[in-house]
Amino acid sequence: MDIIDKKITALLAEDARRSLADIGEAVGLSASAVNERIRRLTTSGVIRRFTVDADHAALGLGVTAFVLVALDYEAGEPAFKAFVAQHPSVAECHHVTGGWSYMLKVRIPDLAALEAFLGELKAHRFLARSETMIALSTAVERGFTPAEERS
Amino acid sequence: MDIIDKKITALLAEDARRSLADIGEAVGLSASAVNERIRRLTTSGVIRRFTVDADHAALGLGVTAFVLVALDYEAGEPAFKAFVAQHPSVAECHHVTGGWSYMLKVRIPDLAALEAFLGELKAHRFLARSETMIALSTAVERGFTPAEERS
DNA sequence: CTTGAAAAGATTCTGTA
DNA sequence: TACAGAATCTTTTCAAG
Repeated sequence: MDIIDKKITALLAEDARRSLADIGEAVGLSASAVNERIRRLTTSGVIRRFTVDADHAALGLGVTAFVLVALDYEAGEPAFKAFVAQHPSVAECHHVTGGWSYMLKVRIPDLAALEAFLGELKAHRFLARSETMIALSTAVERGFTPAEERS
Repeated sequence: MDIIDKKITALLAEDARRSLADIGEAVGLSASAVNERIRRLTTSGVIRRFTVDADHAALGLGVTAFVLVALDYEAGEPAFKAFVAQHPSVAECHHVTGGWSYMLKVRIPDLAALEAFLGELKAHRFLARSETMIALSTAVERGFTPAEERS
């Protein structure tokens, strides 16, 4: 994981369809050397997957919401984690510091579906307390790290 | 934007390096028909970019935090938006409902850098009030929508 | 949209340091 | 072990129906 690996990863994050020759030119290596590095980055887990960044609204997921959860520990933390891992509406789940135990990012078709989702959480008795923030608009959403020299 | 376009987008989200022939077989089209659909999805903005999902910790961004912001409107909302759009540590910025005006997702090397980032927000007089939640661990983080039939 | 050919690109192999 | 360059093989792109 040297500076060249970071540069290659950044270039791919920006545009994963760049050719190996182009990337090679940018970092000063041959296409085959770049290919070998990408293979290693992928198998070592630095690159988790090649994917596309899609417009969720166009795919029918018009609502993004954040749900702050104070877990009811009677229901069990493992059960909660299993639930969110399997639930297709849960885009993210973070264990966080502060007054809340978990913070969920949810992508869902509409407000009715959001209400149904919160109903599911309640039905499973996961919630001691919760608070939902709906994203009215999104000013920034980057799946990648913009170019910046961090050595 | 029919069902086939959705399926193609989902397949690419899962693995953007699948060949056009493979995708074509999955959706019952020829490789060139799939190619043309992907071209249209890309130019129409449904697919925003081809990218890689990377391990941020391996790239030196070990800390993920969420900053809830009650904006000081004296500083100006446009200035705030411009600041977060340009700041490389800001992964997301959502305008949200509830007691806070904005919610930021920040990726940063360490806690010292997080403190410096909060200092920047203060120096620009953006904060009337704020609250920071640090992600201790992340149970789920999907940049894509898992397969599920939503018609 | 399909097929089939041409072009571009990815992968593998070999030699070198 | 890491690379460059060449050979091969795959994939994409283009033209025609």
